[in-house]
Amino acid sequence: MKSKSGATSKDLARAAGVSQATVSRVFRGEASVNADTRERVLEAARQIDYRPNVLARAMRTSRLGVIGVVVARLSNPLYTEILCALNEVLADKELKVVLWDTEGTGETAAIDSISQSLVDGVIFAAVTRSSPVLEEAIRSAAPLVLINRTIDDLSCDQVSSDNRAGGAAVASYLLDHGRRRIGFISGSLEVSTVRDREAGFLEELERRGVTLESSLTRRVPFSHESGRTAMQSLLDLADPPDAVFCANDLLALGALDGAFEAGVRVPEECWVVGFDDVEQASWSTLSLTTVRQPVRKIVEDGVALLLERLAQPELEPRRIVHPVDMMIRRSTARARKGGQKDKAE
Amino acid sequence: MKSKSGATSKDLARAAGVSQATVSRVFRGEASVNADTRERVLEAARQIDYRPNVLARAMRTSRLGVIGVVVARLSNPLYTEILCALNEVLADKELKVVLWDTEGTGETAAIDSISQSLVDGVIFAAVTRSSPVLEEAIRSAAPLVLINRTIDDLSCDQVSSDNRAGGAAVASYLLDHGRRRIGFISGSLEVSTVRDREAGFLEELERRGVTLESSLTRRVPFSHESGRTAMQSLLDLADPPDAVFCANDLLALGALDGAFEAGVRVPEECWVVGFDDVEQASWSTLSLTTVRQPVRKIVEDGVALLLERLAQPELEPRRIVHPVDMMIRRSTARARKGGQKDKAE
DNA sequence: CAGTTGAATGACTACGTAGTCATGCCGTAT
DNA sequence: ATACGGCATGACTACGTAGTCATTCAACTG
Repeated sequence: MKSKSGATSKDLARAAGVSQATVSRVFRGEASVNADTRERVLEAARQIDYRPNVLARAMRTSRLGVIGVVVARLSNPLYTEILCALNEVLADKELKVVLWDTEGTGETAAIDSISQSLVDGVIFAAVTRSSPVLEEAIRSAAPLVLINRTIDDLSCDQVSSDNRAGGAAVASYLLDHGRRRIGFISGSLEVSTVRDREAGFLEELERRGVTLESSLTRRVPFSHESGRTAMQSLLDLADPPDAVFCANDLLALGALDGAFEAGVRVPEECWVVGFDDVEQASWSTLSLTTVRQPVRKIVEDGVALLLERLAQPELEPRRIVHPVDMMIRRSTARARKGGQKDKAE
Repeated sequence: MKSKSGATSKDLARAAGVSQATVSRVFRGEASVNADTRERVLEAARQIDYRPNVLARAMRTSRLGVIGVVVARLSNPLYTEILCALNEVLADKELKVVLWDTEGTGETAAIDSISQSLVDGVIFAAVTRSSPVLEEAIRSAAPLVLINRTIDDLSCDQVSSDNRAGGAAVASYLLDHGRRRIGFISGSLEVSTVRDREAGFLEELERRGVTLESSLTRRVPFSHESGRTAMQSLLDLADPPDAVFCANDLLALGALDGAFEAGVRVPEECWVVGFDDVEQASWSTLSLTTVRQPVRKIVEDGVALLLERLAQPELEPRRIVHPVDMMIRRSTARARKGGQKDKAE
């Protein structure tokens, strides 16, 4: 039994006493094949262990059963969670995942694969308007879906959560609890989630007559380290903030470190709020108040949209926005002892 | 300029005034092409924007420029870091990465892709001897490399770190610092890293005349949650341990949570040690003493071995073992205030 | 009963490349 | 001058499938 050999559709045709064309029809699931014939072919296929050659098929159809996924930096746990969910959802559909990290040199690889139609479609989990990968995807007319981040004036399927509402909810929450000197650690305005969260946050502050002092604002790269140093620079001020909102959890967790190292107690001396609700935020040693995104749903919708578009490329582009939830945890609670349960607002 | 069209090697042959065979030679980098001719072909290729069709090439050569990567569960940050490094290293080599998570239904997808030779080679970052994916990889004679975990009686390239020495170092460190009631939170013995770390740890304890009490041992799945509950069950004992060694950082970070929720202070009342040195371990709010693996080097070696094997399939299987380093942090240090720097042993 | 329709199937070709074999040419040794 | 060897190149075919077109045959219509 030489398993390496790999029977071809011709072999199977001979074995089943039909033509190669009929074999092809059976394995494409084409309707116009007699039920008896179909069964005979499938039985013979089992006998000789035939399986269609994916590469040959791909050459004819330009479909390889592979989905490209573009993430920004896996160092952000949010992308790990997205990737995890994506893997689960796509595995059910017989789709493989190739991964690109726009952080490293992944840009080139991604562009390559797209223009070579090595992927049937692309899911962008982290892309900015200026991204060359995106341009290539559009140029080559590959079916694409944006999840997490969005681009307003781009006509394609997009799934995100309501970042603006989330930002507003944080502002509202902080003000409701008497916080007045509010700091803000944010990221690049190239990133749509940053823009939206910031917009919602600022609007709500303004609506309530509070202005964000520019001396209490930091704009830094997305990393634990930059959250840490930004927090320290805020706490070094003569009149430091009594609460800091960070544009995502990675920054916020860094901010917790920054506060800890500066000897400033959270939440007693300063509150910290993040955004995303990555797994670490719920660890009781960290216990970060944050805004939860329904990652799993976003991913499921994204995949669903992509599959629909693969089947019907002419569909109108759709947008889905998911509501968010604030998760109140110890980083903003009144001082208490020991562990405590999460409390959803 | 219809970018979708995609010029073929025939088109290019016509444009450059050579045969299709010569075009093929040029793009395969074959030596026996006149320098002038080569330049003429390349110039023409630039003109008409020709790029070899990867799928057609793959059908002929069964090489798609894709490497499969098998991880266990991305929820363990170690795998995120491995993946990250892998991405960087492979991107330089013009290789794409397809990702399988043996956690979900990824098993099937992986087996499929390997037997269809959709991947040129496979890197297993997390595999147990009984894994069906591994069997398929062996059956189909795909070039494969094991990193992180190893399998003794499997004849293939393997790269790991010296888990046994790491385990021994932890035992030695704990005993040197007067710890006597030592707890142990470990994982499945199916996993080679667990076996090795455990063996080194136990050997060293035994050598120093200390035995590990079975009542202080827990064997649980790899997750933050199970580390947390295992720790709590240890601390609930009438005579709880004064130090706990966890088989990896994910468990150890969970253990920190468990101690925190139980109101037990680390390190004052109980020390905690992990293994892997994932990024979170170095966060000053967590500051976990652990054993550092040289992830980047392991990945680089793994890729190098795989590439060599792709070029020369008949090579003798090689094994590389990297030394490890203990990172002493706050989870085992004498009580001090505020943040502190890492101190490598 | 002749004519028509439609389902089921087979023969054949295209897809774009890699690689084999054959050929031509030039320089060198005899 | 003839023969030989090696390099550079072209013609041609195989890879395994999808899909087009033609054909067969049975059922059905008027």
